[in-house]
Amino acid sequence: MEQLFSHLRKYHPLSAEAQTAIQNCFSQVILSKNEFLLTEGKICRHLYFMEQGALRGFYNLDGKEITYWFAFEGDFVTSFHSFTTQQPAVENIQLLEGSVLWAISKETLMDLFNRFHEIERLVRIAYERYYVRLEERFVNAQFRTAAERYEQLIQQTPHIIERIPLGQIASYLGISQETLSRIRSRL
Amino acid sequence: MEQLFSHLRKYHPLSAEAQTAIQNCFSQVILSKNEFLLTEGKICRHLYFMEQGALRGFYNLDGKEITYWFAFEGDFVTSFHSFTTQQPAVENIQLLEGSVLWAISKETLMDLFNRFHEIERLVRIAYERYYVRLEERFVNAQFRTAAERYEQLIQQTPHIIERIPLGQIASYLGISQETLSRIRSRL
DNA sequence: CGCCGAGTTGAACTGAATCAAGAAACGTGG
DNA sequence: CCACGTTTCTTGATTCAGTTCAACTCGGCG
Repeated sequence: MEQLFSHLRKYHPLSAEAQTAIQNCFSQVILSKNEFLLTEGKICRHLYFMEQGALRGFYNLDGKEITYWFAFEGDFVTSFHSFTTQQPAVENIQLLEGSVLWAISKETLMDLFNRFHEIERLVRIAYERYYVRLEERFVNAQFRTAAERYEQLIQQTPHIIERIPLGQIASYLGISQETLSRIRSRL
Repeated sequence: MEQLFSHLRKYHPLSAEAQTAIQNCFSQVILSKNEFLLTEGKICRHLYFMEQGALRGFYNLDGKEITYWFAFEGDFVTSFHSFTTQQPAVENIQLLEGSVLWAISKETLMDLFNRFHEIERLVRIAYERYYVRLEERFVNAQFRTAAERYEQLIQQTPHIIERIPLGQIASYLGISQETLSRIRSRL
């Protein structure tokens, strides 16, 4: 649990009372490789925090699995669209390694927001960071070549390359596995 | 000013006190076509709300202007990256029509957050909506063809097609103007 | 009238996808 | 500890969507 707090503090400091409340509201979830945290069509009712492990979000397009994000230690995890709107998810979230997560339901989180302005602030700040990251990924997807995106991946998130199979990395970069293999052989 | 409130209420209801505070903290800005709200290298110190008009965010890549978003009536406007981190902006924000905006500085907004939990909540909710939109755009950019993206643009944001020159729409969709022209002639 | 920006059209080119085959690595049970 | 199937990765040949460069059309407007 201390891991969770040390990550949360990176966004915004928390009072002892807020920490106690968080402690009482998150519950631990342990899952093994290949299990699903969420499947498409279901409503995502929880926000998770990853203490240990790895997972991916993907959806099906023309019979192919499109992996479009990964999460590792220290990341928040949820289907953002489904969690915030409470509409059915279009994507799946699947464990890539045996993992330890902390879960909180939407209602409990809203309750925490009502009781602690500072917790809602922390989440507001977290949103800002995640938004900026997504914006950067969007710009890369739309305006950079496959090779440029791969090189940026190596520099910014090398752990992805070490822990994730090539096919899923290719999908994440929006290119075919064959193309990624060729890009790699050229370096 | 009532326009501003009616848009803000779509995110979250506001008490009379909060509304009064907002009224005192936003100031009107009137700009004409082609003027700049922000240029690259500058730190974006304000959040804007567009009451009337249109503008675009773009940045320079290899000597070309890449337009990557538009704003119209009812939109929040800022360089998200620069405003939240207070780092120099990499993009420019330019008026496409004569426009009426409301501006608030970062410090004043933070002060409002401290005084009114409900205003920070409103912004938290606004972030959620903008995040979901960006996520959708990202998925389109990475995994859909040019024609698919254009068709989606027609359906979801037809006002863009009506008010924006073709070259900028093409840029927004991540394709060349020639390709967009051809796609269009096929419909 | 002639210029100018905005949009169109054509031809050649290219980055990346697809299809197909094979090689390497991996893990599981006998 | 080896054999087998499965998954992961590589390589080659072909195809295709979209780019680039270039020329041309069209509608305003000074």
